[in-house]
Amino acid sequence: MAVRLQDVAEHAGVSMKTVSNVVRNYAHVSPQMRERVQRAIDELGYRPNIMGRRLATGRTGLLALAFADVTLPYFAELARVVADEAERRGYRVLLEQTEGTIEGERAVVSAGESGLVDGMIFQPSVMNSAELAQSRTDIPLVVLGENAAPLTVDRIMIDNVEAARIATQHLLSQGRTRIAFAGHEASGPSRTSLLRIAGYQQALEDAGHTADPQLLIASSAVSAGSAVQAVGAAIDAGLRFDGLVCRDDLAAIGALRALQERDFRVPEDVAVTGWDNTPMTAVTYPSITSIAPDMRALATRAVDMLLDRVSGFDGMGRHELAPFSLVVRESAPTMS
Amino acid sequence: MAVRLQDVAEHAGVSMKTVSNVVRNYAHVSPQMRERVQRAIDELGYRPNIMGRRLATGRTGLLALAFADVTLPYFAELARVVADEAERRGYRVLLEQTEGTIEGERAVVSAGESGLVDGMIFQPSVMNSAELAQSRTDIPLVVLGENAAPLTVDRIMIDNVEAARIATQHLLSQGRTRIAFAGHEASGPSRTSLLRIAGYQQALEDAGHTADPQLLIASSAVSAGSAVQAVGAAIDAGLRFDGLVCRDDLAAIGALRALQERDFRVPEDVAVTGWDNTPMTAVTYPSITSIAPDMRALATRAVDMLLDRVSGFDGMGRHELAPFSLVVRESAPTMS
DNA sequence: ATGAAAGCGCTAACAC
DNA sequence: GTGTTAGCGCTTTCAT
Repeated sequence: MAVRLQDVAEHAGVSMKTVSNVVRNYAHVSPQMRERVQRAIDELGYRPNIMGRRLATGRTGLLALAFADVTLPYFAELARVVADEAERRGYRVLLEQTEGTIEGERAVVSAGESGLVDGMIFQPSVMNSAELAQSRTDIPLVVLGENAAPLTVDRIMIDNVEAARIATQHLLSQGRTRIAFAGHEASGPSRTSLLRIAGYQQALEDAGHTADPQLLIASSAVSAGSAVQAVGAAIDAGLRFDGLVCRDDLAAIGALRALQERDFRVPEDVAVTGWDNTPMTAVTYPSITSIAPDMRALATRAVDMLLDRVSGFDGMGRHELAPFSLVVRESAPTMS
Repeated sequence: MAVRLQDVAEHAGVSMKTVSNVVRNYAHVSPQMRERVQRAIDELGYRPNIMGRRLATGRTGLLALAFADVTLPYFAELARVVADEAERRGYRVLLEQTEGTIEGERAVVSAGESGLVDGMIFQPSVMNSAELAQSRTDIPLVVLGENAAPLTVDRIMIDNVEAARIATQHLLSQGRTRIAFAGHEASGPSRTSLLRIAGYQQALEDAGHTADPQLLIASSAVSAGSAVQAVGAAIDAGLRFDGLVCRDDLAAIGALRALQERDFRVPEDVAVTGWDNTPMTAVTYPSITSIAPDMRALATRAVDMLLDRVSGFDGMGRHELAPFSLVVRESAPTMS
């Protein structure tokens, strides 16, 4: 079988403690002893067994990252940067997908086993904060996004209202006067959608317009395909607009297609904004102006806050905002 | 601290063995005993500690999935379906990203620690099979894709030559006569690209054409952005073609933009095919005809082969092919 | 600076 | 069917 610490100890003629010290780079080991042990390690090809270590220390070096679905570009981006930030702190990431269903989310936060991960970063889609607050009390939790967030738990998000206001204002400042919003869920809009709609409405009202409920184009799901349907159907039903704030990039991509199918020009006839600044927005034609959350800052803080708690921090939940910006591209350019 | 097996045992007035039997659903436990123990478990809120179990059994219930980058849609799709298949077999998935660099790949296959995962599914980008064969001999490995694959290791891929032949033939059958290939790496094409180019060439030759090296449009990286550049530059340099086989969907999306920027109509002027059938291909305008690997089959076999070995199977490396199909969409339709 | 031994939480012989 | 006990591989007091 595998080489154990004890094998190395015997091979080197020292105690397990000494080998352990060398493996973990403990300071107080004499150079010659260190070298002697290191040789034994190399000769035997010894690799410390993580699980044995874990059992002894109580730390696994694993973080769980839970969200709806990695195939949604925003979450892929999130996984990428969280894994990266975790890694530079010596942690690995376990992916947990919830499918965006309450069952999936419950499964994830109510683990039937303990000790696997040291903490969890979770972006809920549907679970409310009351339920979240009662779950997974065994390990630290950091919540991402604007859905559920018990006061007892750390959370980080961007200011959705403000970002939506800025996107909408951008369209207004370019002379658009009839601005629609697309991509929120048809049945029971998520908190995310509600906040973005609120910001959209606020920008309109700030500019002296009144928000028209007719201009809210709901989508059957958070996907580009359903946005194609929804926006297409709205246009076919006679709805007209010269600006379109989309709930997310997928909706924007779908809207682009729906508009182009019907010979509307973007941005000439309709200017469009997306949300998340996913890689695809740079290469569509036209490319898409999009709200860009600072993913690196988001992930950095999320991991840091989590590891704070892993190392014993026990204050109240910290609720923080991550920066964002509006990346202006062809679908809603800044015109001079 | 946390409730342990022993706490439950004491609380229920039975031995640890009995509690363990109940927890693991061991058959030979009397109903009343099971109930009594279960009550104790519920009262104390006991959750088995995975690491303790692991150390005792030698199994972690964890699989590593390693590839370049989850933000590439194909890999996101892969992560999704592998995680899903693993889960239904009682395993969780640890994400490992290599950035597509040799350092990243080495880091992944030469783990400085052991015992974390029971096995690993790895899609190499650059590592050769000789090097791969010498790595990670401690745990079972299944290789995905057409890059490195030691004979001693299980591997699964699709028939790239045949798929490329079919995509190209599709364009030929629609009357296209001057067909280019785009998206392979400019400096040292990957084995993947070479196989796809071989299939492309074969289709051309089968149809009595001669493959023209001029029509190979290399890209500086595997990304949509660099495909925009490469295809755009080729056109600007005077290259003309009426069909375009792209190495992957990202290249196809980039090509679409490059063509549309220059007022070429797709598919009228140029018919385009992609590869991977990633979700985006259904919602671009035009939507993209694409080679669709059977991801479910791929993931199912990969996980099954891996778990075979985890449970002791020790035969030669099995090299298998997963099915694929050509999904015809607007960018290269079938015309009557 | 190094060694001896206890234990992290669980499973699996082996006994009863 | 249930209890006893010896590890799994490592870390960590506590001695020396």
